[in-house]
Amino acid sequence: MLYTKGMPELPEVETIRIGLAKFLPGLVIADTWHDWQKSFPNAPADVARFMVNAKIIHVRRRAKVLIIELSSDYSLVIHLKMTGQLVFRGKKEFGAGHPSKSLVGDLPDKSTRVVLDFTDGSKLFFNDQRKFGWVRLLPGLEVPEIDFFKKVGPEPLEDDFTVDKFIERLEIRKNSPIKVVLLDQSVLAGVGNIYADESLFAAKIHPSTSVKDVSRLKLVSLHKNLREILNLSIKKGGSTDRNYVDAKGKKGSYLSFTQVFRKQGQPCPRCGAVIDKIRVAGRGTHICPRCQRPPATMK
DNA sequence: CACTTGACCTGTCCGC
DNA sequence: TGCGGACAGGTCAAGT
Repeated sequence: MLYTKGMPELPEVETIRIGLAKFLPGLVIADTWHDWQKSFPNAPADVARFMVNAKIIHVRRRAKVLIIELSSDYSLVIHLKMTGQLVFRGKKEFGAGHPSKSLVGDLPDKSTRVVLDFTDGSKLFFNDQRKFGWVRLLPGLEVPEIDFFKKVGPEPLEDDFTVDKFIERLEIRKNSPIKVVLLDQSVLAGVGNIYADESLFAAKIHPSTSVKDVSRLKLVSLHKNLREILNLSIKKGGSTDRNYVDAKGKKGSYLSFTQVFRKQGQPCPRCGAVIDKIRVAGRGTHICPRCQRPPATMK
């Protein structure tokens, strides 16, 4: 395969949700299969009772998590983590030599962990090379009660996510480096490494700066840029760094729009300085050393 | 409580 | 060509 790894963040998960929402509602689950218990830990008896013969009602997203609501009042909750993919194939897309434009080849393949078979012959494949992701069947009423949802922060693209709300959330961890805070899902939902680096570059903030040391003007810029970047990426179908694909197995194009992410060694599009790759809180971090000046407390 | 490290996994890439 | 190790990076758990 030419593609390798991926990292679904809010725009990628939202792109998958949009795709699945076109295909899944109305389909009835006929059978399920999995090859890795941790990818789908539910007891077979519950699967038989609440999943088989259930109809898909709706596909939702919260943070980086997908929620597929079933007619049984149970939901499938899915976290793709780093390398998870959800690829839908209609019945006609299985024949040998089918001219699929999908980046993913014949399915199932060696990274397929879970398969849902629908009564019309279509299938949904959950692929996950690294086995970090998972699918869980839960009573719909219990979904908001899982630990992750109880503590996850607000959605940054909601209309009511104002500058003041953004700053209020960031100040929960005002002494921490701002990149660490952006990545903290309990502060706000859905931001991962790509969009943290891109939005901090756009707002000209060094990722190691403590929240309390970033001017209000720059936080206003960060709020605006983060939302614009997330929206643009959704419009472009997400970022395919390595193995992210949408519900039809196609790549997103946003990565060709990134300014600094994976651009180390190349000139900054704004000032021409050479983009650097550093580590912040143990994560690969891309900056323009001229546009994003380090805080005074650093050398 | 805040912060860091390790665990979960597989595959790629780089240097020797 | 093979082999060890770093790296990829979302989240939770455990340790400091």
